[in-house]
Order: sequence, then C-alpha cells, then structure tokens
Amino acid sequence: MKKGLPPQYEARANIIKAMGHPARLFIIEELNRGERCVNDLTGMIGSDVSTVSKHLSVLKNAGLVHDEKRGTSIYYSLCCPCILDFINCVETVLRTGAEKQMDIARCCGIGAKSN
Amino acid sequence: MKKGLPPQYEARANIIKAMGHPARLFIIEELNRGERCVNDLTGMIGSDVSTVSKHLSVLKNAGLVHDEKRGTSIYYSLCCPCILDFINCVETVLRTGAEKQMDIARCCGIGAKSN
DNA sequence: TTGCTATTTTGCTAATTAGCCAAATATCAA
DNA sequence: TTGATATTTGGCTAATTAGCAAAATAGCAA
Repeated sequence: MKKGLPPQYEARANIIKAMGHPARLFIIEELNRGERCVNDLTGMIGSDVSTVSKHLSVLKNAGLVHDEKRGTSIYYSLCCPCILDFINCVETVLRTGAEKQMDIARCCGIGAKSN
Repeated sequence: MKKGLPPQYEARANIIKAMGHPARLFIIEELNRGERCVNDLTGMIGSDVSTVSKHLSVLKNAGLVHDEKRGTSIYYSLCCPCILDFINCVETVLRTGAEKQMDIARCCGIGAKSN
C-alpha cells in the first residue's frame, strides 16, 4: 500500500473502511437500537441474505460487532456504541458542504429557490 | 449497490469511505495541527506526489478538507475538526478487540507472555 | 519569452470489493 | 432419519480503488 506510515494507521483505516458502506451504516444504526439477527436485517436492507451476512462478517472482523448464538439464530450487537457519535459529526460535514454550495450559488447570483 | 436504503446512508458512507485509508488518516491528523500543502505531506507519507494529491482530492470531494491557494502553493486545512474525536473511538474499538483476544488466550490456558 | 517550482490530470495495471446464486453447515422438531 | 429454518461459504463477474510515471497546468521570477 505505502511504505512510510506507522502500522496503527492501517489498523484504524481497517475499522473505518468497515463502516464505509451504506448497508453497514444502516446495520450499525439498527444494532444501536438492539440486537438483531441476519434475517431481521435482510428484510430491512433489501439485499440477498448472503450479502447481509457478509456485511456482518466485515463488521465482526473489524471488531465493531459481537455475535451470540441463541437457539437457531445468531444475534448481533454493537461492541462500541461510541461509533454512533461519529455519525453526528458526519452529518456536520454534510451540512457544512451543503452550506458551502449555497454560498457559491449566492455569490454567483444564482437565486436558489427556497422550495 | 443496493436498492432499499434511503440516500443519506450513501452520502454518509462516502464521507466515511474517504477517511478509510491509512495515508488519508495521517493527512487528517496532520491537518489538525495546521494547514499543509501537498509538498509538505508528500515528504512525510513517502508516496509519489501525484498519489498524495489524489488523496487530498478524495478528502476535498468528500467535504472533509478545504483548500486555499496562496502564491505558488495550495494550503489544505480541515473543515470539521470533530472528525478527530472519532479517531479516539476507533482506538477504543481497537483496544476492545485486543482485550477480547487476551480473554480468549486466558480462557484457553495460553499463558500470554507479558512482554 | 524561458525556466523553476508546485500541483493536478491522464493512462495504465494490479488489487480489492460488492453482489448474486448455489451449495454447505447447523439447529431443532417430528 | 427427513424436513424446515437460519446462516455462512464458495464461485463468479462487474465495479471501484490505489499507485506510479509522464504529461499538463499554473504562478512567479528573470
């Protein structure tokens, strides 16, 4: 990948990479509400069950979720709910970007319609 | 990608994806110290200057950094320093995972050497 | 203008990732 | 045992990404 950076940058990037997917962000939010099994999530996401299972295994390998088998199902839950705080910051980035777009529109004289 | 999820999951994932690379995490931390130009960062990272420039453009497209041209250089700076808080949470995930590994080692009777 | 420095863009290859389907595995009940 | 349900794994293709080197662009000074 590269040569000069200390290894902890790669370890951190692996965790962040695991979060960088729409379906996995959805899963993280949903698991914040409570534990869920693959079957629950599959219905909500609308992908093949094998795809959802793989998403969960990505999150598990990254150490973000934990699984517990009970009966015939496997229940997933969040290891570190603090990652939810981060979503708020991501929203801030999105809002900041949107405001910048509006400033550009304003200064170019493009009257952005308010509706 | 998928069909059923609301579009904000994709918007958020794009921002997180931009952070999910060792060199870009390094850049984010470095920009938290102060503004830097491509040339500064290239020396620290040890990749080709064109590669570093592309990393910066990924961060810029995601709305994470801002650039300002002054003289012959372009100075990059962080848009939302709150993303640095997230790194702390990522470290928590890493520590939690490490502790779990140690628990497994303990319960299997593998005496993990303390050095 | 030419030359020098800083940066981005293009072109290319190698590696990774996402997604589906089908097959395999596991658990429970009859 | 068979059958039903829940989940994972393997195989495959398409799409994305990272990286370097070379070429292009931009600003400044002589």
